Amino acid sequence: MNAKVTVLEKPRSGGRPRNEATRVLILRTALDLLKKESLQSITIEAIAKAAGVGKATIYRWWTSKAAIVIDAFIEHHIVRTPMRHDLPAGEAIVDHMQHLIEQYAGFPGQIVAQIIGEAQSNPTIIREFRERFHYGRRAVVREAIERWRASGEIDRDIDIEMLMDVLYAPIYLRLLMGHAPLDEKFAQDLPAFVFGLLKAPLPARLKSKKRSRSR
Amino acid sequence: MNAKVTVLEKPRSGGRPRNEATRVLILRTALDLLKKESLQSITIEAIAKAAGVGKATIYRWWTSKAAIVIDAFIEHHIVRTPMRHDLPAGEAIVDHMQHLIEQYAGFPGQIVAQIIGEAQSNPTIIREFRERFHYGRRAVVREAIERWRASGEIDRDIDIEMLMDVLYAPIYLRLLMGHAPLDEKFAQDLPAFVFGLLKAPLPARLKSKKRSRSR
Amino acid sequence: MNAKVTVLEKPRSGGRPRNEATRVLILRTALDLLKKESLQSITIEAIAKAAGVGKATIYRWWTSKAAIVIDAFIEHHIVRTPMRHDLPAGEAIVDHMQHLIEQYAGFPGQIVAQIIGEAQSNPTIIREFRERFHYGRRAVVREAIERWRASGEIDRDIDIEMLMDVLYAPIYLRLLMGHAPLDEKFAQDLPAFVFGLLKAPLPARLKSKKRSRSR
Amino acid sequence: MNAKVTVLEKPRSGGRPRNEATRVLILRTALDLLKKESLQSITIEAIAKAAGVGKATIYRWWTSKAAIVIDAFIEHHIVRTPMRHDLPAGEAIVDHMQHLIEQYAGFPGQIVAQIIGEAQSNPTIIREFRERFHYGRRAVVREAIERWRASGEIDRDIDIEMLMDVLYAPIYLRLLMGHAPLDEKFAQDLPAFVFGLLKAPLPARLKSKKRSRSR
DNA sequence: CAATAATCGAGACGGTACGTCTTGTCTTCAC
DNA sequence: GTGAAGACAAGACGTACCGTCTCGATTATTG
Repeated sequence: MNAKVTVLEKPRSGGRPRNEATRVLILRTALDLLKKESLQSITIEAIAKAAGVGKATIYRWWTSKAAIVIDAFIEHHIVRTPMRHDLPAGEAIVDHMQHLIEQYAGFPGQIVAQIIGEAQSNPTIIREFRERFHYGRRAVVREAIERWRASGEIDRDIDIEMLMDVLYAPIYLRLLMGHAPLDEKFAQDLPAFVFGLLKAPLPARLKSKKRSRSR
Repeated sequence: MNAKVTVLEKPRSGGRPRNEATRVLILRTALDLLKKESLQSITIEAIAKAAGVGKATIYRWWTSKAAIVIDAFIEHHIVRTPMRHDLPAGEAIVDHMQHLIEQYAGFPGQIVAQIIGEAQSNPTIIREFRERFHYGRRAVVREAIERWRASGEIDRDIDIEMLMDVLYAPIYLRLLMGHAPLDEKFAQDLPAFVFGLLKAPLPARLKSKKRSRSR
Repeated sequence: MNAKVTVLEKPRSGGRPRNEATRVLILRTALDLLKKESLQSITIEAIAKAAGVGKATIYRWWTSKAAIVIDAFIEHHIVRTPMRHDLPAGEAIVDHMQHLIEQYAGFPGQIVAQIIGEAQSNPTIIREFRERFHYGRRAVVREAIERWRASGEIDRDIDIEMLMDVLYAPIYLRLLMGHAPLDEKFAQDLPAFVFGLLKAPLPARLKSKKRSRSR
Repeated sequence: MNAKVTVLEKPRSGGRPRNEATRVLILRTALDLLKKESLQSITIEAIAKAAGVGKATIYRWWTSKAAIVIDAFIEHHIVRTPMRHDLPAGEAIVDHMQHLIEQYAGFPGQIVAQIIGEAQSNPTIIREFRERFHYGRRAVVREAIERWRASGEIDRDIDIEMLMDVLYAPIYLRLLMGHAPLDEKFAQDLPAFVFGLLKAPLPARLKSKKRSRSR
């Protein structure tokens, strides 16, 4: 998104160096404001005021408020959904999906929704978000699915990209459309449903509950 | 979305009646502007000016520009994706998905993306959009899936809501995230993939091409 | 001010006749509103609403809110400052001035000030006000001064118009500039001052108090 | 009128300093517009546009368009009616009155009338106008009258404030009521009339013409 | 006594301006 | 040379009125 230097770099020459504390302060302030209102309703002026920072300081380093939020989101590692390598692939994926749903039910989901929303009117933002967040997550999931496929629990010929979308897109749809909650039940039912279709062995955590049959 | 009267009604008593032509003109103008720029960058002032209408006339009948666009979207029946009742359920669903993907690749997709984007900062909008558009479509799809299930081509115990999300959510994810195109190939691969998982008989239109195996 | 028919007239042919009660109601409502706020801040819409009358009804009969107020002002005979013919001219004039000051210290003064204020941006209004109010009052005063002159109490060669301005203009200046109050003391001092300059005999009501010497 | 800083001041700390050129430009533009239309019909938007200035810049420094005009009026020293100290008091006063009448017959009179008119609906404005303009002029005249009184040409016991009103109020009445012109004849007759009443020696410039006897 | 004609309340309409807010740039001073 | 403060041009916000208009309903006079 940024020709501008978003992350800290060494200053190429003399002069007062960029104040790291200021940078972090702005990121934190942006997230704080996002807890109370939508990204669209937040203004750069408000961020500057709340952070006790000049507007120019923000404009010097970021191109838009969405860019700030993306930085803050990534920097503060807000979505904590590791893909576990110590578990069998199938179990790791279920674990990952469940953590993601739980995360997206809260503030990180709010942030992701706001960014995607804002991005619909700004190609630069959506591109930045894809490159700095979404592609990374896909890579992690892709690797897990490949491991899973190698284990023989699922069909060797499976279309990985399609499977990824089938597994994760419903989470994003609920996040953005809000037609149904990102709750505990969903965290059980969604993996169970897809694993069932795949004829893959159900991890223990999914067996405990009976498979739901209807909405 | 609207306590306000969005559709034309008979005035209960005195007063100059609402001008239907004006209403339609505003809807059309809003869509025209949306062809050129994002919903966020469109201003109500611009709509009023382009339509040759007073701003008050717009504010009298709509609460936001998103509300106008939802009205316009629904009124002009821009998404023309009928669920065919003359086809076997499985075929009807594939037909429907393919038309939807084709539509969403174009202007209607642009509109839907803009509405969902704007809606992330306005709960009223997302609710209105769900109630006036999304729930209706789900109902149509739900009915088709029930017909399909009754035909015995798919498992009687299938979770219909989950199946719906698995079938359609990937379309919305591509629309909103833009990580991959809503193209001809996707229109083949997505139904083929899910039908494959379901062990459901592939409609003729999907057999012609070989099932893709990887991205 | 009005090509329009301001006072009730007989309709030249058929048709529903003008409603006299409505006319009076509008005038009264306008004055009521003027008690609370300035003429400039009053809107025709507010008058219509407060009177329970359609806007068109007002526009049919008056060209501006100032026109309404002038009508109301004249109609309700709000300034009650008769020139007494049963008194000697000098006394009648003092009586008249004192009543005028007393009146202008209250609501009628408020109205006159508002009309003159509004009139500064509307030549039609000031003309109408002159013709329907100010010239009439001048004529009455002029006649009294002529009577006074005939009595021999003042110089036969006196410039009547100038004397009129010298007597009355200070009242209007205080009304409009507000640099000093239109109070009891002023009602004594002003006539006493001018009568002193004229070497005219002081009426009894002015003798009671000693002539003030300075402010 | 202004809690706001109307005249240029040094900023107490950081921040871009106020642009003096912009301030002057706004004042000039306001007067320019006033040459063509009434103060009431002028809009702040029009001033901003004509001056090529943002509306916020105007609102930052002035509270109303009347406040701008008062500033402009005072700043540009538009009414040039000095009280001459090199002349005998009586002559200086006549000189002053005649210049004032001449001025008020033109654009400065137009401005003063507009301000007083607008002020009738805005107590803040009339107060500001009194304090920043009217009281100053009264002080100058008062001093001259005191000098005159000291010279022995007029009665030692004269009420100065009353005399001031008697001398000047007729000018304001003509300005605001427009019942008679502020012309050359008036500039002769008004001082001649009052000087006559005062039995004060007529300055040479008034002797040249015969005293008018009636209108 | 129906037809005609004007009035009335209500309120939609195209406009315009309001005063506020935000944007992104800029210009100063303090460090 | 960074950074806080804040002025600045631009222009959209949502509201309020403007003066006009279009309704249905009403109320006289005229044919």
